[in-house]
Amino acid sequence: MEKQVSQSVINRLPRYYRYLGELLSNGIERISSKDLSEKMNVTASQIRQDLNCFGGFGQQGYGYNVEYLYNEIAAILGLNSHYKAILIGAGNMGQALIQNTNFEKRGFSLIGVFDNDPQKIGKEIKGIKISDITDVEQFIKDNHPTMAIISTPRTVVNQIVHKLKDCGVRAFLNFSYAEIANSENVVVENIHLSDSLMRLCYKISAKNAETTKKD
Amino acid sequence: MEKQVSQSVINRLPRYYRYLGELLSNGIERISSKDLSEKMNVTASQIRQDLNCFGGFGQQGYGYNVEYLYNEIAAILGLNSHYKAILIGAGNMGQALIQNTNFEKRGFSLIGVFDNDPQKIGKEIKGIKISDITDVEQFIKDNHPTMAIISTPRTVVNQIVHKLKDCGVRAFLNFSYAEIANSENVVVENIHLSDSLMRLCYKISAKNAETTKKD
DNA sequence: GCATTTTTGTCAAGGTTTTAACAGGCGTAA
DNA sequence: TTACGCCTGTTAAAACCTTGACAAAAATGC
Repeated sequence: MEKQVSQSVINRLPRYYRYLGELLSNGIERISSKDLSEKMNVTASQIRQDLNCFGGFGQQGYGYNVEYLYNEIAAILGLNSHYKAILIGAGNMGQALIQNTNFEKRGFSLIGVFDNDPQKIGKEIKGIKISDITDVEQFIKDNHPTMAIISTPRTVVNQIVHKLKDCGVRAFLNFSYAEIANSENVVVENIHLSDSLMRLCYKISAKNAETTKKD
Repeated sequence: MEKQVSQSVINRLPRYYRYLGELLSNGIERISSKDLSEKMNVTASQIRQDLNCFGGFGQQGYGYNVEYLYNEIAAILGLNSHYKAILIGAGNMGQALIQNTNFEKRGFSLIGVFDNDPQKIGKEIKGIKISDITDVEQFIKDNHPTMAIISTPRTVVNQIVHKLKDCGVRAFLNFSYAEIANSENVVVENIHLSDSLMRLCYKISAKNAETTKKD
């Protein structure tokens, strides 16, 4: 009998993890839920509740050991895995991801990059040669990547994703304008920059309305 | 007396908006909450509830007029604004944002780009010359941008954000590893690629655990 | 070594979000 | 022009998430 862990909890863990990493590199050994909650802008109760979904990592009167908690969260998130990943579309977005996210420390290793632009094919990203997209099926059959990063124009997304699913790719990180749906046997994380812009726009507009309004 | 609209609702609107845009360019004139909900993977009830936070845009027996609804959501999100934006850090991430998001159709116009790399200063992004970061304060005093896109190494984020706040920048889109907190008078949208990777990693690991488990 | 303080894990209350249900308006077709 | 079915807006119930409160465990200080 497993208690189901809610998505909200999972969404918060990476933030905790990032902050714990900073504490760790600053040589801080322990932290209480109260101190952590202030930095994270949530309640102490929430921190304790979140962590307790996975077990009691703290100690009364002491708090949490930073290094231990850091490692435990890594284990919960599965960051010690090395899922093989391929990048489809060698544009700015994909390169930013590969180069600025501690990609290898987040559970993934890049094993292939594909594009259809002859100008790009043959060049390298992080030591990986960019291959022709037409070779992707054979590559998958030979190397079995778990995850694909989709960063292509939206017009070709569906076709490519369909092909990759058929070859056995089981996870997608999607930067394209098109939406990839979670479906049977496949997990998806969509990153829609466009949506973020719209949300920010709303926040600005809402704030303006608020400060303009007199009552 | 204003009814408070929840963040969850705002988070969903951009997705609806994107999809309505596709319908529109496919020449589809009307859609029911039921059809829309199936495409969006939510319940029809939720669609109706969400839209009703802002007014009754539909009609019994007919559904919603695609073009009308599309424009109404744009108005709600404030996409008809032209908030002036500057980009701090002319790396891959910033360029991807500017070039792949219909930036101008999302309520923003880019008026300046800044970097500290002499190799980049003087070059152009989308017709905007990259300026030296040391000139940013004067630029803000002269041009009053509302929003700044932060895409710099994390070590300099706090210092830059502090400076920009002082000059009157009121909104931040943050791509850096560091977290920028929402605070009095300032709105922030954080995009942490690293967190997305971790969430995806969790989903893969959780799915593996599930299919491995026998009971 | 004892008393006091700190701080967790947990329970239950409170709050918010999502879903279901349905009355009543509107389009459609005969 | 009327009858039927579609589909919204709205209300209420259910599910879910967050917060507050507290007993008990560990650390700290005297």
